[in-house]
Amino acid sequence: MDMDGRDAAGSIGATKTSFGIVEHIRDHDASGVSEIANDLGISKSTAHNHLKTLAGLGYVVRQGDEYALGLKFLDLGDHARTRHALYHASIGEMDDLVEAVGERGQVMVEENGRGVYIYQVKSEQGLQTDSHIGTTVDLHATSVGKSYLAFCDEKRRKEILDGELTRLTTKTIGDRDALEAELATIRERGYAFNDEERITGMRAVGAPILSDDETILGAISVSGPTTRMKGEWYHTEVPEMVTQAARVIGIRATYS
Amino acid sequence: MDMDGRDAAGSIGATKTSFGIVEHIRDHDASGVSEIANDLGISKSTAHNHLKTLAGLGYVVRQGDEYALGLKFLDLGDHARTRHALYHASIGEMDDLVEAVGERGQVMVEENGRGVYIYQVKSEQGLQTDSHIGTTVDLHATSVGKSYLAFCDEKRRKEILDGELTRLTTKTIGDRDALEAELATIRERGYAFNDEERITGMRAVGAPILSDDETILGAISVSGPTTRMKGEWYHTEVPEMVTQAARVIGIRATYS
DNA sequence: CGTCTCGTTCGGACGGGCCGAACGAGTGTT
DNA sequence: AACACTCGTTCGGCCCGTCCGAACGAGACG
Repeated sequence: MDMDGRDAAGSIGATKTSFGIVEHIRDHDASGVSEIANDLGISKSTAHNHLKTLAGLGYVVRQGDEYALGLKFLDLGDHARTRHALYHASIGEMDDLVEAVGERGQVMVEENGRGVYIYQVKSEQGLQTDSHIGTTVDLHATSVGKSYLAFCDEKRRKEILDGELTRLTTKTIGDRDALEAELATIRERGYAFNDEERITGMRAVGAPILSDDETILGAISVSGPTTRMKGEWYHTEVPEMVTQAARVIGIRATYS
Repeated sequence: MDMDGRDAAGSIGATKTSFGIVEHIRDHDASGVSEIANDLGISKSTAHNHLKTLAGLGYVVRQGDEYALGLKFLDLGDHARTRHALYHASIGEMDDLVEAVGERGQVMVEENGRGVYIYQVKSEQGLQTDSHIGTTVDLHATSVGKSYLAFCDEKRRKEILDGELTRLTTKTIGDRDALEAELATIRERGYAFNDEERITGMRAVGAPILSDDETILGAISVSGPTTRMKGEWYHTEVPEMVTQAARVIGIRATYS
């Protein structure tokens, strides 16, 4: 519980400002100089200089009097996820899984104690999605996250869970002991459920991706509304398909 | 010392350094402090401070004694391309096109005088690809780029073409007048060919995406080896499919 | 024509980022 | 076991780069 001691010595303020500007633009789709200066509490001239620099580097682009994110980030993002063997390994297999189940599917890896979706496959039923590539989610409130936690080494799990278990819905597991019990169950049977623990009305089935039965690479899941995800289908058939896909992906990730 | 001359006034050096480091990591998959300091001509301590800052922000992650790109860039990249209506409009349609043609397909937009692939669909024949999401290409040496140049407004075309027309293969159109003539042809018939002008052995067929017959949003293409892309198929049938898809995408991009 | 607000430029001041040297930890060699 | 080399990290100090506020020019609106 260190209180934000990240203002450590030797920290580059200008870099923080630049990325603050970038994130502001991301959250607003496009921003102008004054707006950024106000929101970030910096002077207009400073904001201007940063934007000019970022534009020169190609990371932001001007559109009239506003700035938007440049596509150079697309390249960086692609490299970031290409590092993960899990990404390549899951592409074809996830598409098949989603087709078989008929619900949305996603691939997650962990970074800084949170889950990040690195691949997502939409299903036929074009459900408006709140999550997209690059979205980060709480590990304890998702089937992918719980799958990950159940199978990562204990040390890492402690580190991650020592944070707060935010309650996102009434069904979110906010109690540490209850979560550990749930993880034990998941570890035993090999897959995880998510019953409206992150979004009311949504269920999911997830499974971990293990490389050579030692290290965990991430997790996959399929998710859909409670109206369709129910009964034997939800409790037995889907888990079977998900774990099967996870096994294949794990093998493909190991040998590539 | 370093008289780049490119040092515009009011430019933030620390930001340039930070992104220089990020790009170094991108190009090497992962880098250490000393390696970065050497390659960028900065001191170890400076490199260290930048990396510490970037890690604190979540844009790079430590793996042992090296740093790799963080998945936060994935989120930024996704936002950058989500801005383009062309992205959403082309997703389903491009998949259908690729399936029909049986060759790789890509969607391009222009940024800073270069073409950037914002979407790519692989074909059955898993041809190892040099290009990926976020790749930038010369506009004059690709079917997408030529389609774009042929249909963008004249002012913008002049600006872009006043640069050098780099010859990438023996067939690249390196002469300005020859290129203008080619663009006139493309403008007339509505689609573009690329006959080994960027990569020897590769051909492509591209077409522009116009929103409401006024502004150009980008271009699409399908590409494959000369062994398969030939004859009537290449010269007539594929262009028909590509232009048809382009028309549909243009309409979908306009009304969304 | 006045009065907003926008982005841009300028000069000055202060603090922050830069470097080089020294430290500590890890690795492989003799 | 001790060496020599590497790595990443820390520390101190100098100087430049970065920040701010004020002023300027360009549009938009009434």
